[in-house]
Amino acid sequence: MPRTSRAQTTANREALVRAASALLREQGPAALTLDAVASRAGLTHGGFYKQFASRDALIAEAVDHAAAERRGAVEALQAAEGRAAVIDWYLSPAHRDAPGDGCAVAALAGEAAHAPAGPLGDGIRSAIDDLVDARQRAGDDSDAARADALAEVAMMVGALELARATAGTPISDELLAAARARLS
Amino acid sequence: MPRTSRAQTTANREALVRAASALLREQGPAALTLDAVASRAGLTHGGFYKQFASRDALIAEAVDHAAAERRGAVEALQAAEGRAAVIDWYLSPAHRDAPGDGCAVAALAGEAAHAPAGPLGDGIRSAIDDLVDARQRAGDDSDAARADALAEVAMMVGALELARATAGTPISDELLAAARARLS
DNA sequence: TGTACATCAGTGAACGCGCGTTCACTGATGTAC
DNA sequence: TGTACATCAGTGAACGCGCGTTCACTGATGTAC
Repeated sequence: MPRTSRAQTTANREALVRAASALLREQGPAALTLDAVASRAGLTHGGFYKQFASRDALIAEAVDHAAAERRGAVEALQAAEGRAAVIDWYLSPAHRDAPGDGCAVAALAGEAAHAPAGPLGDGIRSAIDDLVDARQRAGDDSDAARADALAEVAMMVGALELARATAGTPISDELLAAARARLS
Repeated sequence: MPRTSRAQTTANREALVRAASALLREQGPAALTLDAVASRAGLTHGGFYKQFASRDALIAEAVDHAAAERRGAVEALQAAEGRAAVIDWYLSPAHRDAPGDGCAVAALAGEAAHAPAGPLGDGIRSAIDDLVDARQRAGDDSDAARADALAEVAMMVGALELARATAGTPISDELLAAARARLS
């Protein structure tokens, strides 16, 4: 049923980016086929190239979308409930179990490391910078404060990722709890 | 030039496992094609199914091989030079830049989390258990000692993985150094 | 405000390539005597 | 110890499927008047 209105066209494009962004974080880039993304967005795959230059272009945009959206949500949470609330959310079973709208770094750093020149690379590297900046206490840009932020981010990302790899076994909750105890 | 001697057959099988084990850690499972593995082992892909039931079977075996080999090397290092030397090695630029014979967990936890039922899952989960056990101080099995080990492993794995995702940019060395400072 | 026409987002089928898997064949190894 | 034969690991080609990409077509939207 072509042709779609301009508003619908824009909405469809956004739906594709959102679907790709969730699919990437939930199941990784290998699961991101054009069929899977399009049907998750309620479309067929045929019209894809009217909107994106390539699958890689969609992936790059989806990573940036994920990072920006998550960053906004974290800033809102921190403004409302403080720094400790961010840690509690980050290292919660709920975040572990809902990667689709969670931290893009924890979900995709592994794949990014294996294909640094691929479509994930730039987005994840810049999301890592943002994560570290966000954890660095405002107004203190000493070397010690930066080192604190770097170590904190490493533990947050590592604990969440290991908790996901072991989800369903007892060590998964233990990892989250141990990291939470160190960082709260 | 068939047929090969029994000794050669065994050597070829081991060469396939070693090639797969390095390739997996260096470039991830997506890069592990049968052609790539076979040619890295000096063979062609055609004879593959005389040795392994499937590509997945090779991958599962390669993960276990990687974990066992690395575990042995770490135990030797710890026995010879102590616990701090293990941290120094784990968080070194050398380890970051040589994933092929490095820690299987840091290299593969991301992909394992995205396909828990896939061929990486069991091997990585058991390697995570081993890592935590290895970091827990001998003779102290208190809850606090276990929590220390869990948090330590989370930071080690997270810092190494993020350092790999950002390799070539300044933050990569910073991440390793910050984590080393916290754990040494 | 209507009417006629051009545009173009989306459809569904088709194309091509890569890769896991299979297969007929080879010839040195291993075994039986 | 030597000889004849059977075995089977490895080769290279072929098969099939999945998936990224392309394409002819459609028909409601948007535009020109």
